[in-house]
Amino acid sequence: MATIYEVAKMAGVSPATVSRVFNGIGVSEAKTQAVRDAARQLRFSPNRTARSLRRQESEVIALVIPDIENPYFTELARGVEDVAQKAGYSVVLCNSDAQVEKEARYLQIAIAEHMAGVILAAAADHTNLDDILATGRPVVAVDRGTGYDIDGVVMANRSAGRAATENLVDAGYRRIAFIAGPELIETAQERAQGWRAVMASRVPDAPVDELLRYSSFQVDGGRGAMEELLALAEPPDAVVAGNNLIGVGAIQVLTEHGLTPPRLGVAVIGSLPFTTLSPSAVTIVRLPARHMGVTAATLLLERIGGDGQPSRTVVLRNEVQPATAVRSA
Amino acid sequence: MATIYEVAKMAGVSPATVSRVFNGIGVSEAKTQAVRDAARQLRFSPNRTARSLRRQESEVIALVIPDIENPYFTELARGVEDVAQKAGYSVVLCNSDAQVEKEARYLQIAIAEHMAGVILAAAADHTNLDDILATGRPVVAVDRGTGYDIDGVVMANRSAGRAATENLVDAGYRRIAFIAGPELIETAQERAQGWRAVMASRVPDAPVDELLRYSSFQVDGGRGAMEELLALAEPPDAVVAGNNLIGVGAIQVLTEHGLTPPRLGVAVIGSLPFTTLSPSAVTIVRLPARHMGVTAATLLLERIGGDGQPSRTVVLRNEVQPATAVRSA
DNA sequence: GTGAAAGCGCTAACAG
DNA sequence: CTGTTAGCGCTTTCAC
Repeated sequence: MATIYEVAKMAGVSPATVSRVFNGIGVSEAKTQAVRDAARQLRFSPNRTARSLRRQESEVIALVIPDIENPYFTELARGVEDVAQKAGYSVVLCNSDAQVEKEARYLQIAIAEHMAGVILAAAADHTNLDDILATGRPVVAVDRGTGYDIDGVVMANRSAGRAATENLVDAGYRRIAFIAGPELIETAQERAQGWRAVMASRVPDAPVDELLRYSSFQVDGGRGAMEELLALAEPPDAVVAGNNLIGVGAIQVLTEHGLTPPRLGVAVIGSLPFTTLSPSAVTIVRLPARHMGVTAATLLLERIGGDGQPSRTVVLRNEVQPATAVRSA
Repeated sequence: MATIYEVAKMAGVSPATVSRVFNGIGVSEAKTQAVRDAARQLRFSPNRTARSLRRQESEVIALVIPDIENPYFTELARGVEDVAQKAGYSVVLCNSDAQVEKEARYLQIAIAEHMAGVILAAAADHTNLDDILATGRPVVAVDRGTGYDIDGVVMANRSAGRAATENLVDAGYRRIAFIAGPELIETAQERAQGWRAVMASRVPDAPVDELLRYSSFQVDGGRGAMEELLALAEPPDAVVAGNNLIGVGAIQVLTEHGLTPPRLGVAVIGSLPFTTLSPSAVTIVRLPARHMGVTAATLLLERIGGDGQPSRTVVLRNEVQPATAVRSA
């Protein structure tokens, strides 16, 4: 690749002028044109590595998520990428696989590569951000908090849990189970709290402890928990899935048992983008994942731009899409 | 962050020695230890930007895919990441959105960032790789060819199309439609060819031109094409979906029309990871996407390591998982 | 085995 | 507005 020096020589200017042209700093019309022409001829494109070294900052942001195969997070990634790309930033997608160690490694890389900032959906509740924060690089938390005083974008989880449950109660279900994600993940807890609150007020005699299951935020987690619930002496007549993949797993098991919704009521927190089920059979509490990504990226870019105001947390409201099919039982 | 100079001073050696320790080049036991101790105390981690500038190569590989929201590609990404990560490389996931211009921009970034190599699932058949190849950086094609003489990993597409179709013929279906992806995408064509071959030999009187539909590799594409097919004077009695998302869309439409498989036979090329449908109702021709990612990353790392042998193309066989449910009609 | 020194390509003072 | 110059932090000859 051509360097700034070759362009300078060809255009009859100094390297600094070439740099200025490419950074939008005042240069006379004539020289600007000469530089652009030379650059085009030499197919010059600035060496970002050199620029990053000099500036101590690269035009790359890291997006660290716990599960790249979960459509919720890829939708989030889309939102982040769209915004970043428009601002001239690339996104490094890092899959922490819900492991704190993998996550820590990516955070180290973000430091070593002088990345401009990080958007993080934390793998667990004890992620250590001391190092990255010490570098002054901005970090924005998404989906889950981090315990640090940084910007964040989260879903209205309690409210989502409430909405899903209320919907089921309104439809006439009573023994409503809840399959939560991992016990130590904040979002799982909050959604379960929403469910618990509605149960306490609307179905006070329901055995909530028996009806609450913790699992993983994976299809298999949903499957396992659903099997357990069905094996109960008195199985539930409805279930709230704590996230999209749990919903898929639970519905799979129900289908296998001949209990397709709405025979057994199902509400899912999160979208089922690739479901082949009739959408009217299941209540969906849509979580605006893409919007979360857009918001997080916007906040991050503001911080990268030097915004120093106190940290903000944006809570995104969700949208309920009720099941319209009625129980045939 | 601490630099190599500070570590050197603390350890009482030269910066060069510190560098050598971190690059596994012969340094005496004693000094190695001193350097490691100092590095630990200073929480030193090598500045990758500086290293990349000096070496003219970074430990980053780009993975360019047309749709980050398609589970097929995220599965692929997982495979790539697992291998890359183990070899100390980070992966930048680039979503070209099936647009050649976006793809070109990412390829330019790969050059400007001195990335070590690129794994590319081309957005279209006229991707231009001249620039990136001119830099000497290795590029491995996945899923689709590129028209360049480079390493590649592809699925056995024709065979997948054949297998899917044969399975449906064996199950007694006759008017078997095929919903392909975009007409100018190689994989779409090849899979359709497999279908066409089986139809020609087993159902020679079927009106194949009427039964073949091109669409997009998206849920909506599958929906639209399926609607069209059902609106035919003589609708098909079965359908092969050219990829996973088309399959989802087609099945959604069928469900809405009360034609849940196997009432109308369905075979899908690709997996339905988040389906809530009983797996026995649909024939799945599994495409080993993760394996494709692993293979591609392995090939790429070999090239990065300096392997100069003639270019290779690996064809991955697929695996058929037949529907076991029988038509009730 | 080890150190000194040059330089990767760019940007940011600093002069002019 | 423009050129000169000094590094950013690392690797890599080249001597010793």
